[in-house]
Amino acid sequence: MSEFPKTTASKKAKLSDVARLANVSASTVSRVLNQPQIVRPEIRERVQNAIVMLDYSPDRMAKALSSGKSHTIGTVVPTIGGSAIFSDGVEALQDELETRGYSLLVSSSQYDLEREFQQIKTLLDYGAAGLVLVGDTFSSDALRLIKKFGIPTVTTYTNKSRHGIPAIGIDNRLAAQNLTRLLLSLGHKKFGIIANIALQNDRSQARVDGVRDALAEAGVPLPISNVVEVKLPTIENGRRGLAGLLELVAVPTAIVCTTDALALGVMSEARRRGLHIPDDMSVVGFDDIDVAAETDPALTTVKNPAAEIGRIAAEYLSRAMDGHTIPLETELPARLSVRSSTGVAPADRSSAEVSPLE
Amino acid sequence: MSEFPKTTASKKAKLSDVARLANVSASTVSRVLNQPQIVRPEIRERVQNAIVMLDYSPDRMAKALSSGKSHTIGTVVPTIGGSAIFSDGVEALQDELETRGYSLLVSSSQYDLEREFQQIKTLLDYGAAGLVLVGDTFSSDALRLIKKFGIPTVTTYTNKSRHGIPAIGIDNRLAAQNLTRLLLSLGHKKFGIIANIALQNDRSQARVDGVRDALAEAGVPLPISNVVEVKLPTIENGRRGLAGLLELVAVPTAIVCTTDALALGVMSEARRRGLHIPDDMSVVGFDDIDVAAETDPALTTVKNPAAEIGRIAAEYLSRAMDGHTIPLETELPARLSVRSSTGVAPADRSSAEVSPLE
DNA sequence: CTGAAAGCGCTTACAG
DNA sequence: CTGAAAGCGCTTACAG
Repeated sequence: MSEFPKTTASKKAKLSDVARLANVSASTVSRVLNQPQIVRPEIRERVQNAIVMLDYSPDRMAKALSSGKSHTIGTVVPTIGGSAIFSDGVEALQDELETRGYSLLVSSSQYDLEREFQQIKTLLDYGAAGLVLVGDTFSSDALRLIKKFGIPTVTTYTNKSRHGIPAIGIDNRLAAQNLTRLLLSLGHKKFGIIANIALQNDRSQARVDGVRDALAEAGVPLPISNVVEVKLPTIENGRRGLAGLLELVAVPTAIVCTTDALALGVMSEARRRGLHIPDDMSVVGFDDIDVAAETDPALTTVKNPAAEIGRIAAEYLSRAMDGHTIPLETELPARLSVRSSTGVAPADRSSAEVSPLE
Repeated sequence: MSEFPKTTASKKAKLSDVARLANVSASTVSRVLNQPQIVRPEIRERVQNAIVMLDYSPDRMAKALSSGKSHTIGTVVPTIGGSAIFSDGVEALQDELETRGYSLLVSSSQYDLEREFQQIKTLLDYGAAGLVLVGDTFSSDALRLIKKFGIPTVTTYTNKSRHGIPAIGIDNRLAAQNLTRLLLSLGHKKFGIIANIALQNDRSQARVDGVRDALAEAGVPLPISNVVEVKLPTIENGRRGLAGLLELVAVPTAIVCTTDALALGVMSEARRRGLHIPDDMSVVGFDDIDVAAETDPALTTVKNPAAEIGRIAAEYLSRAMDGHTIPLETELPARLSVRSSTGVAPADRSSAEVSPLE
């Protein structure tokens, strides 16, 4: 055990110390700090020397309080850890914000809208000058709060703006459609879906809708029993999801997961059960996390450009805070990463070959 | 395009508004907020009603400035994204801090000590009341700053405290020793290491040292050419690392990676080259990220308990800020996760079987 | 138990 | 171009 070092924290120099040392008023020091051009060169230099002498660095809290500009941005993501892409987005967001002189307050809501609301509230109380959220669905309390504070806010991982909040992301529904069309083109007719849509997850919901669109378009039925809903998009839930789908009388030959982590679980569980992917069954994920390309077989998925989303979010916020205009909906391309977890549908037991007519 | 909603941000109620409505002084409102027991029940209730009426919520910045307590903690990690464990640590840290009433400012240094210093400086300027860092190596500027501000600071992912900064983590060196002993017990004699130690990464360095310890103990040589150093612990660098090791005249049969991401790259590249793991070559990683258990073969690695580290860091900081004492070195157990990427060393071409004498 | 006053460390009109 | 004064929204001794 050891008490925390109660070292002689030489008290921080403050603006008034600099003013005294440089023999100028506080106002002048403040000007040298914020608009140096305005002050006479010789005085400016005197102040700058004093700043160096005292190793002075302004208190951002005081500055924020008096100027009304906090230079801190807050973000609430569903989860920071695990095999999700949000951490990549947060990393890019922080990096870009840092470049622009902002700091980032981070919190994760665990996919819980009520918790998200509380966190937004906290961020706002802490004086966040801007907000980066995820998805297009928020609790009404959260929306009320955002409107009330009226600070620049953007939402991410969706291209749909609701409630006037600018959105940056891919078209989840369309991407899922394309992924499904790929599977259809490989002859698949029996689909299974594993989705984390329990807690009003609009991204996953859009993806499921996209799958349905494509299937409807092709006249392929999707029994309700073939859609497994899980709460969290974890590897473990992917395993469970597959276990559920394997109990169906007509086992799917194509499994669409709304997240890569779920797909990893599916592939892992399939292997354990002696099923071969893609010969026995094709699997697709969503997001294209970095390990998706390294599994065996490598996972077919859709690229969700988290880093770019984070970067753009920072850029937009910074622009909005400068009073500029930002796009309401920014749709990023969602490229398909077609790899080896998808293949031609296994021949149906009832018909030896897939008829070219179909 | 759309200008950012310049909605009629109904200006936030402030403490003085509450005071006026409740017909009391600001001091009283402040007391109701911070030590309700102190104020007479009827007045207290009047104030609380006013608070609800106005939907009042105190400005944390102002509160911080006047009280001298910011209730925000800052953390600097090497990286937030990718397949590293830090995001799991940050998630747990944030979660635990939230429970205790603190918010978290996050930044990532990209394994750059100079950048880490700048970020610490920024965090301090923003009034961070505590700091969570990574590793036991810091720039002297950073150390000076930490001492100067004298705020509670802990460091993570290492069990070694240097400079008096409490440390929470596993014994990286010992863990690497154990991992190596496992490999030795399987008959391996030719080792290769892929390490990200370029930028003064003390964790990786300790791991490499641990490997050397175990090898020295067993009298197994480790030619300098068998240690490949990479800058960042990415999957891609794992691939490159293996490529380098395969060019050696005596190709290693056991490859130790200082990080799971590197090991994933090695396994992926090995597969691409038709090498079979673990028959042709054993591979071990470090950290036990969630996908490590799902690869084929599943990766043998060491569990780095990121979530627990994050949680403890929050707990310690909170204790330290309450003036309590915290342990200087907290060593967490590093369990070996022995899976299928490790196996008996392939028979040497020069001797049909491993002699029992060896 | 409550209120008036000063202060936290800055910025910002307002004069000069 | 520079300074004195007021103010940002709270808290905290100090009186009463």
